[in-house]
Amino acid sequence: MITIKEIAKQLNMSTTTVSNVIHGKTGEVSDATIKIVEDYLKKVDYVPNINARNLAQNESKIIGVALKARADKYENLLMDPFVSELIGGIEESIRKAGYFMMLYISRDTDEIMRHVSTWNVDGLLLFGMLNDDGIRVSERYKKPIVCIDTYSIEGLKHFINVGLDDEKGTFEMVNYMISLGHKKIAFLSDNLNGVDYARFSGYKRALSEAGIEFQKDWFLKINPRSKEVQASLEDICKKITGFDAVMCVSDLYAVQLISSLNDRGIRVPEDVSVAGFDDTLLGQLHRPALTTVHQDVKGKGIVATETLLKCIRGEKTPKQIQIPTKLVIRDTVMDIR
Amino acid sequence: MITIKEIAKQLNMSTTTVSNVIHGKTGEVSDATIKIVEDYLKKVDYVPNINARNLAQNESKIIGVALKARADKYENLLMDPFVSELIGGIEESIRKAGYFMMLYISRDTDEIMRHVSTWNVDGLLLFGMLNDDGIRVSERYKKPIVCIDTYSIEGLKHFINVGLDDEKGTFEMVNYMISLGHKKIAFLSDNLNGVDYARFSGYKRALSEAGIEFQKDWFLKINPRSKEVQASLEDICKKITGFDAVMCVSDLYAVQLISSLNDRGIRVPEDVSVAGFDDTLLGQLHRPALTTVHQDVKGKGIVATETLLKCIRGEKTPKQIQIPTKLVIRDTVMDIR
DNA sequence: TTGTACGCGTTATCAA
DNA sequence: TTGATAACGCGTACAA
Repeated sequence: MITIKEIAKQLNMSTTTVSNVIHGKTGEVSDATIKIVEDYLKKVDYVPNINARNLAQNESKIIGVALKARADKYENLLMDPFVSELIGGIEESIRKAGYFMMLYISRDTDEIMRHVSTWNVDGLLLFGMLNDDGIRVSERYKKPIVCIDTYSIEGLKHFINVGLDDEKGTFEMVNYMISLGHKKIAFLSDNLNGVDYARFSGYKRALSEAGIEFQKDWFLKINPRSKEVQASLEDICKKITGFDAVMCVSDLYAVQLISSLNDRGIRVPEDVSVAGFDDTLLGQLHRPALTTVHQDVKGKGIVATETLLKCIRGEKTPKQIQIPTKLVIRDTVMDIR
Repeated sequence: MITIKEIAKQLNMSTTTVSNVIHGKTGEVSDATIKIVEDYLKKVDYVPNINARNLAQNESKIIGVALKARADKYENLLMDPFVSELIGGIEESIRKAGYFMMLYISRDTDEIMRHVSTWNVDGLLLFGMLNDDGIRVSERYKKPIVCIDTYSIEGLKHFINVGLDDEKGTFEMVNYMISLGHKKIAFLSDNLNGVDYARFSGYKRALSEAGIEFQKDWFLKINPRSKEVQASLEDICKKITGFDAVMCVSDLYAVQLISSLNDRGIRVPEDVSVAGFDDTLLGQLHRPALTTVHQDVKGKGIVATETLLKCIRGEKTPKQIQIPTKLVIRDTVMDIR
């Protein structure tokens, strides 16, 4: 790799001049030398060393994308269609803005922060944080952070968050189910924190406003670990009889559930109705097509990135951004009135 | 961010000593000072500046992951379940090896190479290259490269490639179809280069060995562009009558096809059989479950990364690595004998 | 056992 | 209009 210094030597001029030409600070340089330098740069195919540039300028043009993984979702995080669509949006907008993307997955907030400071990233996109994680982060780290889908009582004050009105999303869907005559409606999720809790709340509110009393065992817990998911689906399938419908916290779980039910001869939506959340490729291609709560996942990634870039540029941005949600009525919730 | 220099000043010692302690070159330092330094490092939460380190050592600990996109597959590359599973495997093994992953998507080989040299990455993982691309790359770039799923007549000499026996995979599947009585078998793909060509060849060989003559219009071309995919599926569905079965080049296309057929009242496998390739989550969750050619996609990413790391360490590796392929018989190919 | 000094490639300041 | 040189933070050869 050729360096500025070397070029300067070959051309019998100073590194300053070469550097100036490279950066188009052309007011300071004579036309003749500009041409000479530019031609030479092309000829030797000069590529700057970003490490040196970063060191000198104390910026990196890197956006760190950190996915905080829970133990039970670690192994296959990127396989989740929601996550990969999100990353797709993020990658695209980072690249288009002339930045670079460094992807990092970890269970450990401290590890993430060390990574971020060691590379001196210009900004951080954070996905998968829960409550207290956030607080620890904000204390140590001065560069802009934008969270995606983070609920955090304390964090609200510290962070910019790009999210959804998750509560409303499930509220509307469960309302819709109720309007079609469903009463005993289960909620399927792998936990009840953060986003899942918000969706759970919407589900419960819809029930209570319809005068249906939520029972403790209406919460169906799935275990996402690849080795245990089948067993936990088996359990759930056994419990399914007697439910009119299941509100799933994600399309992925909805489709997994429907497949398992099918395999046991339980038909969706004839025997039980199922709804998802996210409107992911998985549900779109499934037949019967999945009734679900739509969100623009890719767009969410793009908005998050663009908000972060604004912060980096020092522009003002709103603290809380909510992407709209929309019911997508397809074929897995049946009218049983 | 605190620097070694600063620490040395605070502690009244030289930067060398601090640096030595950091790197565990403890033979040279007295136990007393080791302790002092270590305690202080922890206290101030020292994080090295990787840019400076890279500059001094001329290495980066970065593995560049470059996805070469075709124009028509650009927008949603990461949404393809195959790609995201692959990236999942790559990310995991890069992280576990203590390296960092820089993801880069581009249509332009030169752009990829510029990116790679500007960041001085220690090695490059390349996916989606076709024929002539490869040659241009190898000339400019001296660091190790491992390709994934690349077929290239010239490239074979230059590169390490991790791939599949694609030809055999479709050959076996089409053979299986024929053994169940299928004769008029179509092949669905978006192009006929590289991997797709190899799979196409296997398909044709199975036909010819069974004495079935391939007709030109048995090749069904799908357009993956999100705006045009529906229209192209519509076309394909019209042509489907008369075919016994369709061999699809990927699970994604197989599932898309089946959904479209369903929507038009054509049942799979009763009216037409369909097989996929990859054994991706999409086909596993689909009902009827997809008959497909299995490959360990995540494992492929891991093998590719590990091979690259070997190269970086200067170890010998085989030039061509082939992951095994396996028929997965599920429910979308029917016995019509 | 510890310290000094230099090089890595770039940018920026200031002088010529 | 151009050039010398310091600075960025780290690692290391070599000196003490």
